[in-house]
Amino acid sequence: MPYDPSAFPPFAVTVDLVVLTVRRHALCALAVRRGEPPFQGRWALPGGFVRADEDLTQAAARELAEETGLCAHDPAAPAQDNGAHLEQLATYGDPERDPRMRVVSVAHLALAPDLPAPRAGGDASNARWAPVEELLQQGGYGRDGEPVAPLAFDHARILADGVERARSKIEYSSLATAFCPPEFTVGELRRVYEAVWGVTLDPRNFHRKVTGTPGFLVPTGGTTTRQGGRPAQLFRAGGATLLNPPMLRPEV
Amino acid sequence: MPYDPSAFPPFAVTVDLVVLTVRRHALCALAVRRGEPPFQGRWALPGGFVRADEDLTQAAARELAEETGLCAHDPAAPAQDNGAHLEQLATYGDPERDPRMRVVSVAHLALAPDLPAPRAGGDASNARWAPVEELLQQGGYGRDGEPVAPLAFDHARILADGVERARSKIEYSSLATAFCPPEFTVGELRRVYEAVWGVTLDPRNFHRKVTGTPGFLVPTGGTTTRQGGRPAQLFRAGGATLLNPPMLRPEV
DNA sequence: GATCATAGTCGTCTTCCTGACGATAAACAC
DNA sequence: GTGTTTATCGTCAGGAAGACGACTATGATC
Repeated sequence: MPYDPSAFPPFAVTVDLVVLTVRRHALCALAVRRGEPPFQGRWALPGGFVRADEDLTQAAARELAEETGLCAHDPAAPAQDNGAHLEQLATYGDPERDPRMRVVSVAHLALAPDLPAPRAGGDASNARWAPVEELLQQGGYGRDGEPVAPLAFDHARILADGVERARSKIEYSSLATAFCPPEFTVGELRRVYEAVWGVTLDPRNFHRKVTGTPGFLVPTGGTTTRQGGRPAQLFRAGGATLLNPPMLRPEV
Repeated sequence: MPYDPSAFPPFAVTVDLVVLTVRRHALCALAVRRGEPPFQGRWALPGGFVRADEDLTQAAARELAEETGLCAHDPAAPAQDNGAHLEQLATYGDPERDPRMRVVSVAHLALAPDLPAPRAGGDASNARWAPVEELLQQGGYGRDGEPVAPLAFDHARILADGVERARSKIEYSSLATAFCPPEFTVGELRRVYEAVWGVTLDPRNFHRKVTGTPGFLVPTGGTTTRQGGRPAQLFRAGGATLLNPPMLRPEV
């Protein structure tokens, strides 16, 4: 059925990705360097146009695969197929957010274990994992003393929203396991919570809590000493997605 | 700066509204009857195209005002200016969701007190408050025995997502007060929770809980007997937006 | 090999929160 | 007055969480 195109203004629709991981005890996000104006040379979130025949989730999964090689993990399929968790975050459509044209961006949030090395179209120097504090401090100075330029477009806001979503969602869901390899220890899971929340947690209470929550963790029978110290039991993520009662983020 | 329009496919962008209220002890949503194809004559969520110079939130607020006369309540401004709560819900962009063309819809969730009578461009017969169960039961029969046609487009899915968002968000935020008039009693607030969750709550424990949560309720000093029985204290919504500890939705 | 540092795991104790009630208070209808 | 309705205060038992003590099993170091 034909439709009058003058009845509505045309938009470009993109997906932007907040890809989070935990590296060296810090919450990190994937950033890519822009190769063309606007904001040429600045760091930005990975993303791209939604194609004409593509669903939004498909577009996000495609971009995620292109940037990281990760296979998106359909939330409906609980099998842990080495894929990352992917969910829609929010949509950003300020008329001024892209100086070239009217762009509406549907941001997605992806959570991945530490493993993958970044790659942006094969060029490693144009993609990196950066601690989120570093990416979010506007006009400050990085660890090496160099001035840090803020992220391109409104990506600082998008990243902040994604980080806040991850921080709150690991409270009442088993999503923290998405940051862990398929088999992990209670201590490794605790360090994920500590890195994402930026706190320290009591190992004994944490152990009691997560092992006492039905469906959260399933022991595999194996043990490991990869963290040093006494061998620790290995677990796999249980089927439960909603934690009841939830994990409690310390006050302060 | 010119940009090659062939580099990206054009989209139409709309906002759809899930407007919820509590009427006669039931959670109700605003539905409008479609006056033109596709889905002519079927009920749908209110919504419309985003204009060229409009932010997404502005567009949602404009549609809300057009359909209900409600003034959107900016979440950043906590003043209770007789406005409804409005927040972005999610974005729906399946290529097949609108048979006419490629439409991406940014759904918003609005919560309002019971007061307003629906109006859709001045025609009351084309807008109504309907219990969400009635709108969501696909192919069933309404209270009057008439067959119920499902909502147009993917609006049943959007409505279901909005209802679920509201149900979970009143757990850990003070959002339930958005369903109440500016001054309300503990019993009225309890009936909101009961209607949204579809449960019955113990009046004594509920009273202890909400009056004991700092920042949730502020007594105005007045009382009312509009619910019958012993006069009840009137409260206004306190400044707190996050409830800690949260309200607990009964299991079952 | 003894010692030490590191991490993991099991218990205890106190405090707080919640669910399940009983009991009382203040209005209105008859 | 009696009954009904709604509001509000109190009590008690069970469970969850924070603060910690104690013990265990590795690898690293002397």
